[in-house]
Amino acid sequence: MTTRAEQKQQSRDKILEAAGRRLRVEGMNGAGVAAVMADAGLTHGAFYSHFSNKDELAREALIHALRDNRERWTGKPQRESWGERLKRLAKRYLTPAHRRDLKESCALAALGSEAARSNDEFKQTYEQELLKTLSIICEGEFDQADAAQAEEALAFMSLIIGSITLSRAVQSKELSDQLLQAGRNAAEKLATDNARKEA
Amino acid sequence: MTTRAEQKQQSRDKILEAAGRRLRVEGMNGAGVAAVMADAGLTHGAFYSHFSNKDELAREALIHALRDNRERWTGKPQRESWGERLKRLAKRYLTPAHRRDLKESCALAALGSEAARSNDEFKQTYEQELLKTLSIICEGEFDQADAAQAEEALAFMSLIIGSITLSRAVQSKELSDQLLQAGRNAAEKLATDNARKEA
DNA sequence: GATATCGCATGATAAGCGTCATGTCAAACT
DNA sequence: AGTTTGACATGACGCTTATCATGCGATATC
Repeated sequence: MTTRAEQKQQSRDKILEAAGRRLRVEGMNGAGVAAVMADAGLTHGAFYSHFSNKDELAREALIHALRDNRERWTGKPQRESWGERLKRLAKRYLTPAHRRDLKESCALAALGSEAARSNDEFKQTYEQELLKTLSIICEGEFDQADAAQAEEALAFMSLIIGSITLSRAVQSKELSDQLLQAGRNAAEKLATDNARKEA
Repeated sequence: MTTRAEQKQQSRDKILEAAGRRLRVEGMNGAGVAAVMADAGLTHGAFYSHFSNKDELAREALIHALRDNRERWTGKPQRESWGERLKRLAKRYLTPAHRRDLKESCALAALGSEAARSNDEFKQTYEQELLKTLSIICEGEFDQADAAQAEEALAFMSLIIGSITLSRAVQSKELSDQLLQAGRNAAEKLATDNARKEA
């Protein structure tokens, strides 16, 4: 037997999942209340007993989407140098499958330029989620990473997010593939101290 | 005396400029017909004697916006190595002023993740404009650039577009500044053959 | 077992959108 | 000079949107 609170939580999860998909596939404007609720198997009227407005939904959906699949891009930490790590992460991230599967893609990339125009609350959430990812990349706290490593991690994120975004934005398969490969090959060049992460 | 054709061309230019600003500042959905026409000092009804629909406007506005300010980011070619060039370009592109001034910013960055979800016609235009920029970076035809240089130029574009996009998408000024700096410092690392572009 | 609670559906509202039909007036053509 | 053209304004259309008011029915509470 499911209690009422459990029912509500399940509904909320369904809404967040649907919103996450819509956000990534169709962008901030595609994640309309009616469409998301329909995807979740509910009607639009029920929305406001879960979220106070559409903006709040977008923030929560961003968090939810990244919690769900951040590990897919980071994988388990390996015994590897810093440069090897960046190379491994780029190879995982910059794939044709990731380029294609928007609905399960990295939300940071899928929403980049729209986040850049969003309100402060959304940017706050975006930043927070970006920092979580950086912490994992730096294997611990991003804040505590040394300055050089932190800067390289930021450049790495910029590179892979830019690469996958451009690879989706162009028309020809050839150029798109080249963009992915260029990102993969460039990643390890960003690491100056190749010996830091030996473990 | 201005002939009727000149009048129309002027109106068209005003519309394209207004659309370019709206596109970059508010995204594809912000460039609504009514808003753009009002910015151009016209009413919405006149729109359809200039463009057949909103999609066509978006494509034309993208071209117009980049023709207007591509040179601002590329500058005049210098006597410099390939690595020096990438460093110089990144320094020009990744500035607080560029981050702030969305309405005169690089449209390729401002529309990245939305272009990734656009229809084929828009992607075609986006690709074509990206290739024009790459040609300038490679000082001539991008197609004719050797494979290594072409790949590095693609990674470079991914890096700087990713950097400026992320720097706009985060909330804190500190992190935003770090993202710009990380991009600037990473750019020259992408050039493997530092001697190619000596002239 | 009666009552209160609340998640959800139905329906309405007001604002926004893209698009088109019609009218108008000045410029272009014959 | 008379006629045609076409850029633009006005206004309307059908559709979508976010948000809220109301009502129902099952669950929780006493």
